[in-house]
Amino acid sequence: MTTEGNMTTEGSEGLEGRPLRVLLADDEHLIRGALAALLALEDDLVVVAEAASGPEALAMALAHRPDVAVLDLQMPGADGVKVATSLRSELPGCRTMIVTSHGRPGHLKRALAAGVRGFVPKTVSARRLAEIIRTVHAGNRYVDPELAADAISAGDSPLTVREAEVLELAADGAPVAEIAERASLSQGTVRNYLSSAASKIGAENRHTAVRLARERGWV
Amino acid sequence: MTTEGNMTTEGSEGLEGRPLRVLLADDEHLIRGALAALLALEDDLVVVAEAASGPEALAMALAHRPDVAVLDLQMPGADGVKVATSLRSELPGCRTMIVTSHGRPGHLKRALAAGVRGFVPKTVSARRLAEIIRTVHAGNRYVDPELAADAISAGDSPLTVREAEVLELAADGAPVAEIAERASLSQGTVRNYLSSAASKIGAENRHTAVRLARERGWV
DNA sequence: CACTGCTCATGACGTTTGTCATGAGCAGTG
DNA sequence: CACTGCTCATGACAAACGTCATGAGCAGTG
Repeated sequence: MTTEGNMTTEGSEGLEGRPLRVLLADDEHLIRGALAALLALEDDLVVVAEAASGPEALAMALAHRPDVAVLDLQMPGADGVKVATSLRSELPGCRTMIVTSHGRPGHLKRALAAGVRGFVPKTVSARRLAEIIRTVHAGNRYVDPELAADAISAGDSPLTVREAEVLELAADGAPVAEIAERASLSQGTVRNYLSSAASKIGAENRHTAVRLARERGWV
Repeated sequence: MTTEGNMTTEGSEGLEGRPLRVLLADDEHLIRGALAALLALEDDLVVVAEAASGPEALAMALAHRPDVAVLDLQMPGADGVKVATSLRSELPGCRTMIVTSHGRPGHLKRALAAGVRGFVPKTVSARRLAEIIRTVHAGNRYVDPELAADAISAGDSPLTVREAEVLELAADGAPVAEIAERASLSQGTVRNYLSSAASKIGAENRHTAVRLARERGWV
Protein backbone atom coordinates (compact mmCIF):
# COMPACT_ATOMS: atom_id res chain seq x y z
CA MET A 1 0.00 0.00 0.00
CA THR A 2 2.75 2.34 0.94
CA THR A 3 4.62 1.77 -2.29
CA GLU A 4 2.75 3.69 -4.94
CA GLY A 5 3.49 2.37 -8.36
CA ASN A 6 5.23 4.70 -10.72
CA MET A 7 7.85 2.14 -11.50
CA THR A 8 7.31 2.91 -15.16
CA THR A 9 8.92 6.32 -14.91
CA GLU A 10 12.41 5.01 -15.27
CA GLY A 11 15.60 6.89 -15.94
CA SER A 12 14.11 10.27 -15.20
CA GLU A 13 17.56 11.75 -14.83
CA GLY A 14 18.48 10.72 -18.32
CA LEU A 15 21.94 9.35 -17.62
CA GLU A 16 21.00 5.75 -17.99
CA GLY A 17 24.47 4.54 -18.75
CA ARG A 18 25.69 5.92 -15.46
CA PRO A 19 23.37 5.44 -12.51
CA LEU A 20 23.67 7.67 -9.49
CA ARG A 21 26.09 6.04 -7.06
CA VAL A 22 25.13 6.34 -3.38
CA LEU A 23 27.01 5.72 -0.14
CA LEU A 24 24.86 4.87 2.89
CA ALA A 25 26.20 5.44 6.39
CA ASP A 26 24.14 4.60 9.46
CA ASP A 27 25.13 2.65 12.52
CA GLU A 28 21.88 0.75 12.68
CA HIS A 29 22.11 -2.34 10.49
CA LEU A 30 18.39 -2.74 10.33
CA ILE A 31 17.77 0.73 9.04
CA ARG A 32 20.73 0.85 6.73
CA GLY A 33 19.78 -2.43 5.14
CA ALA A 34 16.17 -1.45 4.84
CA LEU A 35 17.12 1.86 3.34
CA ALA A 36 19.39 0.20 0.84
CA ALA A 37 16.57 -2.10 -0.17
CA LEU A 38 14.19 0.78 -0.68
CA LEU A 39 16.66 2.87 -2.65
CA ALA A 40 17.37 -0.16 -4.80
CA LEU A 41 13.80 0.06 -6.01
CA GLU A 42 14.66 3.35 -7.69
CA ASP A 43 16.32 2.23 -10.86
CA ASP A 44 18.47 5.29 -11.38
CA LEU A 45 20.05 4.87 -7.95
CA VAL A 46 22.55 2.29 -6.86
CA VAL A 47 23.93 1.87 -3.38
CA VAL A 48 27.62 1.19 -3.92
CA ALA A 49 28.75 1.16 -0.33
CA GLU A 50 27.45 0.98 3.24
CA ALA A 51 29.12 1.98 6.47
CA ALA A 52 28.26 1.67 10.14
CA SER A 53 30.58 4.31 11.60
CA GLY A 54 32.12 7.64 10.79
CA PRO A 55 35.61 6.42 9.94
CA GLU A 56 34.21 3.51 7.99
CA ALA A 57 32.05 5.89 5.97
CA LEU A 58 35.12 7.90 5.09
CA ALA A 59 37.10 4.86 4.05
CA MET A 60 34.24 3.47 2.02
CA ALA A 61 33.74 6.77 0.28
CA LEU A 62 37.38 6.97 -0.73
CA ALA A 63 37.31 3.40 -1.95
CA HIS A 64 34.06 3.55 -3.90
CA ARG A 65 33.88 7.25 -4.83
CA PRO A 66 30.08 7.66 -4.68
CA ASP A 67 28.23 10.61 -6.22
CA VAL A 68 26.24 11.24 -3.09
CA ALA A 69 26.98 10.28 0.51
CA VAL A 70 23.92 9.88 2.73
CA LEU A 71 25.14 10.20 6.30
CA ASP A 72 23.40 9.60 9.58
CA LEU A 73 24.01 12.42 12.00
CA GLN A 74 24.76 10.29 15.02
CA MET A 75 27.30 7.58 14.38
CA PRO A 76 30.10 6.12 16.46
CA GLY A 77 33.57 7.38 15.71
CA ALA A 78 32.70 10.59 13.95
CA ASP A 79 29.30 12.15 13.37
CA GLY A 80 27.84 12.86 9.97
CA VAL A 81 28.97 16.47 9.88
CA LYS A 82 32.56 15.54 10.64
CA VAL A 83 32.52 12.95 7.91
CA ALA A 84 31.08 15.55 5.53
CA THR A 85 33.86 17.96 6.41
CA SER A 86 36.51 15.36 5.67
CA LEU A 87 34.81 14.35 2.46
CA ARG A 88 34.71 17.94 1.29
CA SER A 89 38.47 18.07 1.17
CA GLU A 90 39.29 14.48 0.36
CA LEU A 91 36.63 13.77 -2.22
CA PRO A 92 35.36 17.12 -3.54
CA GLY A 93 33.26 15.57 -6.28
CA CYS A 94 31.07 13.79 -3.76
CA ARG A 95 27.93 15.59 -2.60
CA THR A 96 26.97 15.01 1.01
CA MET A 97 23.67 14.96 2.79
CA ILE A 98 22.59 14.27 6.36
CA VAL A 99 19.66 12.28 7.64
CA THR A 100 18.81 12.54 11.29
CA SER A 101 16.38 11.14 13.82
CA HIS A 102 15.89 13.99 16.23
CA GLY A 103 17.06 17.07 14.43
CA ARG A 104 18.51 19.70 16.66
CA PRO A 105 18.53 23.14 15.09
CA GLY A 106 22.22 23.83 15.63
CA HIS A 107 23.36 20.81 13.70
CA LEU A 108 21.86 22.25 10.55
CA LYS A 109 24.13 25.27 10.69
CA ARG A 110 27.16 23.13 11.36
CA ALA A 111 26.15 20.89 8.52
CA LEU A 112 25.67 23.68 6.02
CA ALA A 113 28.99 25.16 7.06
CA ALA A 114 30.55 21.79 6.34
CA GLY A 115 29.27 21.92 2.79
CA VAL A 116 26.40 19.54 3.30
CA ARG A 117 23.77 20.04 0.60
CA GLY A 118 20.86 18.11 2.03
CA PHE A 119 19.47 17.90 5.53
CA VAL A 120 16.40 15.79 6.19
CA PRO A 121 14.75 14.10 9.16
CA LYS A 122 14.09 10.38 9.11
CA THR A 123 10.39 11.09 9.08
CA VAL A 124 10.42 11.57 5.30
CA SER A 125 9.35 8.75 3.04
CA ALA A 126 11.83 6.74 1.03
CA ARG A 127 10.36 8.04 -2.18
CA ARG A 128 11.06 11.56 -1.05
CA LEU A 129 14.53 10.67 0.10
CA ALA A 130 15.27 9.36 -3.36
CA GLU A 131 14.03 12.60 -4.88
CA ILE A 132 16.19 14.60 -2.54
CA ILE A 133 19.21 12.50 -3.38
CA ARG A 134 18.66 13.38 -7.03
CA THR A 135 18.21 17.06 -6.14
CA VAL A 136 21.44 17.08 -4.21
CA HIS A 137 23.28 15.28 -6.95
CA ALA A 138 22.10 17.88 -9.45
CA GLY A 139 23.97 20.45 -7.39
CA ASN A 140 20.99 21.94 -5.60
CA ARG A 141 20.34 22.11 -1.91
CA TYR A 142 17.49 20.73 0.08
CA VAL A 143 16.74 21.48 3.71
CA ASP A 144 13.68 20.16 5.44
CA PRO A 145 11.34 23.13 5.91
CA GLU A 146 10.45 22.27 9.47
CA LEU A 147 14.05 21.85 10.49
CA ALA A 148 14.90 25.13 8.80
CA ALA A 149 12.12 26.89 10.69
CA ASP A 150 13.38 25.45 13.95
CA ALA A 151 16.89 26.60 13.19
CA ILE A 152 15.71 30.11 12.45
CA SER A 153 13.56 30.35 15.54
CA ALA A 154 16.37 29.00 17.70
CA GLY A 155 18.61 31.71 16.32
CA ASP A 156 22.32 32.05 16.52
CA SER A 157 24.28 31.04 19.51
CA PRO A 158 24.98 34.00 21.77
CA LEU A 159 27.88 32.12 23.31
CA THR A 160 31.51 32.87 22.67
CA VAL A 161 33.82 30.05 21.68
CA ARG A 162 35.17 29.54 25.16
CA GLU A 163 31.81 29.76 26.79
CA ALA A 164 30.54 27.00 24.58
CA GLU A 165 33.71 25.00 25.19
CA VAL A 166 33.49 25.25 28.93
CA LEU A 167 29.78 24.55 28.87
CA GLU A 168 30.42 21.39 26.96
CA LEU A 169 32.95 20.23 29.51
CA ALA A 170 30.30 20.83 32.15
CA ALA A 171 27.88 18.61 30.29
CA ASP A 172 28.42 15.45 32.31
CA GLY A 173 28.03 17.18 35.64
CA ALA A 174 31.70 17.51 36.45
CA PRO A 175 32.68 19.91 39.25
CA VAL A 176 34.33 23.20 38.37
CA ALA A 177 37.74 21.98 39.49
CA GLU A 178 37.70 19.20 36.94
CA ILE A 179 36.47 21.45 34.16
CA ALA A 180 39.21 23.93 34.96
CA GLU A 181 41.81 21.22 34.75
CA ARG A 182 40.52 19.80 31.52
CA ALA A 183 40.29 23.23 29.94
CA SER A 184 43.59 24.40 31.42
CA LEU A 185 41.93 27.40 32.97
CA SER A 186 41.71 28.72 36.49
CA GLN A 187 38.63 27.78 38.46
CA GLY A 188 37.62 31.39 38.70
CA THR A 189 37.69 31.79 34.95
CA VAL A 190 35.62 28.69 34.50
CA ARG A 191 33.04 29.95 36.90
CA ASN A 192 32.92 33.26 35.11
CA TYR A 193 32.36 31.63 31.74
CA LEU A 194 29.77 29.31 33.16
CA SER A 195 28.03 32.20 34.82
CA SER A 196 27.93 34.38 31.72
CA ALA A 197 26.88 31.48 29.54
CA ALA A 198 24.03 30.64 31.87
CA SER A 199 22.83 34.22 32.03
CA LYS A 200 22.99 34.57 28.24
CA ILE A 201 20.95 31.44 27.84
CA GLY A 202 18.58 32.47 30.55
CA ALA A 203 19.19 29.49 32.78
CA GLU A 204 19.40 29.50 36.53
CA ASN A 205 22.45 27.28 36.72
CA ARG A 206 24.92 25.65 34.42
CA HIS A 207 23.13 22.34 34.34
CA THR A 208 19.96 23.70 32.86
CA ALA A 209 22.15 25.91 30.69
CA VAL A 210 23.79 22.80 29.29
CA ARG A 211 20.44 21.23 28.65
CA LEU A 212 19.00 24.26 26.90
CA ALA A 213 22.14 24.81 24.83
CA ARG A 214 21.93 21.17 23.78
CA GLU A 215 18.33 21.54 22.74
CA ARG A 216 19.15 24.57 20.66
CA GLY A 217 22.18 22.98 19.11
CA TRP A 218 24.59 25.48 20.55
CA VAL A 219 27.00 22.93 21.83
CA MET B 1 28.15 -13.82 5.45
CA THR B 2 25.79 -12.86 8.14
CA THR B 3 22.88 -14.29 6.24
CA GLU B 4 23.20 -18.01 6.46
CA GLY B 5 21.25 -19.61 3.72
CA ASN B 6 18.24 -21.47 4.91
CA MET B 7 15.98 -19.84 2.36
CA THR B 8 14.92 -23.24 1.21
CA THR B 9 13.25 -23.99 4.50
CA GLU B 10 10.13 -22.07 3.65
CA GLY B 11 6.91 -22.22 5.54
CA SER B 12 8.66 -23.60 8.57
CA GLU B 13 5.71 -22.63 10.71
CA GLY B 14 3.44 -24.73 8.58
CA LEU B 15 0.44 -22.39 8.58
CA GLU B 16 0.70 -21.29 4.98
CA GLY B 17 -2.92 -20.39 4.63
CA ARG B 18 -2.61 -17.90 7.43
CA PRO B 19 0.42 -15.67 7.21
CA LEU B 20 1.82 -14.04 10.32
CA ARG B 21 0.22 -10.61 10.72
CA VAL B 22 2.54 -7.86 11.94
CA LEU B 23 1.98 -4.37 13.28
CA LEU B 24 4.85 -1.93 12.83
CA ALA B 25 5.15 1.12 15.07
CA ASP B 26 7.97 3.63 14.68
CA ASP B 27 7.80 7.38 14.50
CA GLU B 28 10.31 7.58 11.68
CA HIS B 29 8.52 7.20 8.38
CA LEU B 30 11.67 6.36 6.54
CA ILE B 31 12.57 3.52 8.82
CA ARG B 32 9.08 2.21 9.19
CA GLY B 33 8.52 2.15 5.48
CA ALA B 34 11.86 0.57 4.83
CA LEU B 35 11.22 -2.03 7.47
CA ALA B 36 7.84 -2.83 6.02
CA ALA B 37 9.42 -3.30 2.62
CA LEU B 38 12.03 -5.66 3.99
CA LEU B 39 9.57 -7.70 6.00
CA ALA B 40 7.38 -7.94 2.92
CA LEU B 41 10.14 -9.96 1.31
CA GLU B 42 9.51 -12.70 3.84
CA ASP B 43 6.59 -14.56 2.38
CA ASP B 44 5.17 -15.83 5.64
CA LEU B 45 4.96 -12.33 7.10
CA VAL B 46 2.54 -9.58 6.24
CA VAL B 47 2.55 -6.07 7.67
CA VAL B 48 -1.10 -5.33 8.29
CA ALA B 49 -0.72 -1.96 10.00
CA GLU B 50 1.74 0.83 10.63
CA ALA B 51 1.76 3.52 13.27
CA ALA B 52 3.88 6.57 14.01
CA SER B 53 3.01 7.13 17.65
CA GLY B 54 2.11 5.26 20.80
CA PRO B 55 -1.62 5.95 20.79
CA GLU B 56 -1.84 5.33 17.08
CA ALA B 57 -0.11 1.98 17.55
CA LEU B 58 -2.69 1.03 20.12
CA ALA B 59 -5.60 2.05 17.93
CA MET B 60 -4.16 0.28 14.91
CA ALA B 61 -3.59 -2.87 16.90
CA LEU B 62 -7.19 -2.94 18.11
CA ALA B 63 -8.44 -2.32 14.59
CA HIS B 64 -6.26 -4.84 12.77
CA ARG B 65 -5.59 -7.41 15.50
CA PRO B 66 -2.05 -8.40 14.48
CA ASP B 67 -0.31 -11.53 15.72
CA VAL B 68 2.84 -9.64 16.62
CA ALA B 69 3.35 -5.94 17.37
CA VAL B 70 6.82 -4.62 16.65
CA LEU B 71 7.19 -1.44 18.68
CA ASP B 72 9.88 1.19 18.70
CA LEU B 73 10.95 2.08 22.21
CA GLN B 74 10.91 5.83 21.77
CA MET B 75 7.77 7.16 20.21
CA PRO B 76 5.74 10.31 20.78
CA GLY B 77 2.65 9.92 22.93
CA ALA B 78 3.51 6.71 24.68
CA ASP B 79 6.68 4.67 24.49
CA GLY B 80 6.86 1.07 23.32
CA VAL B 81 6.67 -0.40 26.78
CA LYS B 82 3.55 1.54 27.65
CA VAL B 83 1.91 0.42 24.44
CA ALA B 84 2.88 -3.15 25.24
CA THR B 85 1.35 -2.85 28.68
CA SER B 86 -1.94 -1.63 27.22
CA LEU B 87 -1.91 -4.30 24.54
CA ARG B 88 -1.40 -6.99 27.15
CA SER B 89 -4.78 -6.25 28.66
CA GLU B 90 -6.67 -5.07 25.61
CA LEU B 91 -5.47 -7.58 23.07
CA PRO B 92 -4.04 -10.57 24.96
CA GLY B 93 -3.60 -12.69 21.85
CA CYS B 94 -1.12 -10.24 20.41
CA ARG B 95 2.56 -10.86 21.15
CA THR B 96 4.66 -7.75 21.59
CA MET B 97 8.29 -7.00 20.92
CA ILE B 98 10.46 -3.92 21.20
CA VAL B 99 13.11 -2.63 18.84
CA THR B 100 15.34 0.13 20.07
CA SER B 101 18.14 2.36 18.85
CA HIS B 102 20.16 2.95 21.96
CA GLY B 103 19.17 0.24 24.38
CA ARG B 104 19.39 1.24 27.98
CA PRO B 105 19.56 -1.73 30.32
CA GLY B 106 16.70 -0.63 32.52
CA HIS B 107 14.20 -0.58 29.72
CA LEU B 108 14.65 -4.28 29.24
CA LYS B 109 13.44 -5.01 32.74
CA ARG B 110 10.48 -2.70 32.30
CA ALA B 111 9.72 -4.32 28.97
CA LEU B 112 9.85 -7.87 30.28
CA ALA B 113 7.66 -6.86 33.19
CA ALA B 114 5.16 -5.52 30.66
CA GLY B 115 4.96 -8.90 29.01
CA VAL B 116 7.15 -8.05 26.04
CA ARG B 117 8.57 -11.22 24.49
CA GLY B 118 11.24 -9.80 22.23
CA PHE B 119 13.81 -7.08 22.79
CA VAL B 120 16.28 -6.27 20.06
CA PRO B 121 18.51 -3.39 19.04
CA LYS B 122 18.18 -1.85 15.62
CA THR B 123 21.63 -3.11 14.78
CA VAL B 124 20.27 -6.54 13.86
CA SER B 125 19.67 -7.43 10.25
CA ALA B 126 16.21 -7.59 8.74
CA ARG B 127 16.58 -11.31 8.17
CA ARG B 128 17.24 -11.78 11.85
CA LEU B 129 14.38 -9.55 12.80
CA ALA B 130 12.06 -11.69 10.73
CA GLU B 131 13.35 -14.80 12.48
CA ILE B 132 12.80 -13.20 15.84
CA ILE B 133 9.27 -12.20 14.91
CA ARG B 134 8.57 -15.85 14.15
CA THR B 135 10.19 -16.90 17.41
CA VAL B 136 8.07 -14.50 19.37
CA HIS B 137 4.95 -15.54 17.55
CA ALA B 138 5.64 -19.14 18.42
CA GLY B 139 5.38 -18.12 22.07
CA ASN B 140 9.08 -18.05 22.81
CA ARG B 141 11.13 -15.17 24.03
CA TYR B 142 14.11 -13.52 22.47
CA VAL B 143 16.34 -10.97 24.13
CA ASP B 144 19.44 -9.65 22.44
CA PRO B 145 22.41 -11.24 24.24
CA GLU B 146 24.38 -8.04 24.45
CA LEU B 147 21.47 -6.10 25.86
CA ALA B 148 20.84 -8.88 28.34
CA ALA B 149 24.47 -8.82 29.44
CA ASP B 150 24.29 -5.08 29.92
CA ALA B 151 21.15 -5.41 31.97
CA ILE B 152 22.72 -8.04 34.18
CA SER B 153 25.93 -6.11 34.69
CA ALA B 154 23.97 -2.96 35.46
CA GLY B 155 22.12 -4.91 38.11
CA ASP B 156 19.15 -3.89 40.14
CA SER B 157 18.63 -0.37 41.26
CA PRO B 158 19.98 0.23 44.76
CA LEU B 159 17.75 3.27 45.08
CA THR B 160 14.67 3.45 47.22
CA VAL B 161 11.44 4.68 45.69
CA ARG B 162 11.82 8.20 46.99
CA GLU B 163 15.45 8.45 46.09
CA ALA B 164 14.64 7.59 42.52
CA GLU B 165 11.71 9.98 42.57
CA VAL B 166 13.73 12.89 43.82
CA LEU B 167 16.57 12.08 41.48
CA GLU B 168 14.18 12.21 38.59
CA LEU B 169 12.96 15.62 39.62
CA ALA B 170 16.57 16.73 39.69
CA ALA B 171 17.05 15.56 36.12
CA ASP B 172 16.59 18.89 34.42
CA GLY B 173 19.02 20.70 36.67
CA ALA B 174 16.44 22.28 38.93
CA PRO B 175 17.65 23.70 42.25
CA VAL B 176 16.85 21.90 45.46
CA ALA B 177 14.18 24.42 46.41
CA GLU B 178 12.18 23.64 43.30
CA ILE B 179 12.58 19.91 43.72
CA ALA B 180 11.42 20.19 47.31
CA GLU B 181 8.35 22.08 46.23
CA ARG B 182 7.48 19.71 43.44
CA ALA B 183 7.95 16.71 45.68
CA SER B 184 6.25 18.34 48.65
CA LEU B 185 9.25 17.69 50.84
CA SER B 186 11.49 19.90 52.90
CA GLN B 187 14.69 21.05 51.30
CA GLY B 188 16.73 19.23 53.87
CA THR B 189 15.02 15.97 53.08
CA VAL B 190 15.60 16.47 49.40
CA ARG B 191 19.27 17.07 49.97
CA ASN B 192 19.48 13.97 52.08
CA TYR B 193 17.88 11.81 49.43
CA LEU B 194 20.02 13.33 46.73
CA SER B 195 23.10 12.77 48.80
CA SER B 196 22.36 9.15 49.59
CA ALA B 197 21.35 8.42 46.03
CA ALA B 198 24.57 9.90 44.70
CA SER B 199 26.69 7.96 47.15
CA LYS B 200 24.87 4.71 46.34
CA ILE B 201 25.45 5.29 42.66
CA GLY B 202 29.02 6.33 43.24
CA ALA B 203 28.68 9.79 41.76
CA GLU B 204 30.27 12.96 43.03
CA ASN B 205 27.17 15.07 42.70
CA ARG B 206 23.53 14.70 41.83
CA HIS B 207 24.00 15.68 38.23
CA THR B 208 26.35 12.86 37.39
CA ALA B 209 24.16 10.67 39.56
CA VAL B 210 21.22 11.49 37.33
CA ARG B 211 23.25 10.75 34.25
CA LEU B 212 24.52 7.40 35.52
CA ALA B 213 21.11 6.38 36.81
CA ARG B 214 19.69 7.19 33.39
CA GLU B 215 22.32 5.12 31.65
CA ARG B 216 21.58 2.17 33.86
CA GLY B 217 17.85 2.52 33.47
CA TRP B 218 17.25 3.21 37.14
CA VAL B 219 15.08 6.23 36.57
C1' DC C 1 44.92 54.85 16.18
C1' DA C 2 40.98 54.44 19.07
C1' DC C 3 37.44 51.20 20.04
C1' DT C 4 35.22 47.03 20.87
C1' DG C 5 34.96 42.39 22.20
C1' DC C 6 37.03 38.02 23.60
C1' DT C 7 40.18 35.75 26.77
C1' DC C 8 42.10 34.94 31.11
C1' DA C 9 42.83 36.02 35.74
C1' DT C 10 42.14 37.40 40.88
C1' DG C 11 39.69 38.49 45.07
C1' DA C 12 35.58 38.83 47.68
C1' DC C 13 30.81 37.99 48.93
C1' DG C 14 26.67 35.55 49.75
C1' DT C 15 24.09 31.53 48.50
C1' DT C 16 23.48 26.80 47.38
C1' DT C 17 24.96 22.19 48.07
C1' DG C 18 26.78 17.98 50.12
C1' DT C 19 27.46 15.58 54.30
C1' DC C 20 26.71 14.07 58.92
C1' DA C 21 24.32 13.29 63.25
C1' DT C 22 20.05 12.53 65.17
C1' DG C 23 15.34 11.35 65.80
C1' DA C 24 10.30 10.30 65.11
C1' DG C 25 6.64 7.70 62.77
C1' DC C 26 5.40 3.67 60.25
C1' DA C 27 5.37 -0.49 57.43
C1' DG C 28 6.84 -5.42 56.95
C1' DT C 29 9.43 -9.66 58.66
C1' DG C 30 10.96 -13.33 61.52
C1' DC D 1 7.13 -8.20 69.96
C1' DA D 2 11.68 -6.86 68.55
C1' DC D 3 14.08 -5.60 64.49
C1' DT D 4 15.03 -3.62 60.23
C1' DG D 5 14.47 -0.40 56.63
C1' DC D 6 12.07 3.40 54.45
C1' DT D 7 10.27 8.05 55.05
C1' DC D 8 10.53 12.60 56.60
C1' DA D 9 12.46 16.15 59.27
C1' DT D 10 15.89 19.50 61.64
C1' DG D 11 20.24 21.69 62.57
C1' DA D 12 24.98 22.61 61.65
C1' DC D 13 29.34 22.92 59.11
C1' DA D 14 32.44 22.88 55.22
C1' DA D 15 32.89 22.89 50.46
C1' DA D 16 31.30 24.16 46.06
C1' DC D 17 29.06 27.45 43.34
C1' DG D 18 27.19 31.89 41.28
C1' DT D 19 27.94 36.70 40.90
C1' DC D 20 30.25 41.04 40.70
C1' DA D 21 34.05 44.29 40.20
C1' DT D 22 38.27 44.91 38.16
C1' DG D 23 42.13 44.60 35.14
C1' DA D 24 45.65 43.02 31.66
C1' DG D 25 46.75 41.22 27.05
C1' DC D 26 45.40 40.74 22.36
C1' DA D 27 42.88 40.45 17.93
C1' DG D 28 39.92 42.64 14.58
C1' DT D 29 37.21 46.80 12.82
C1' DG D 30 36.16 51.34 11.35
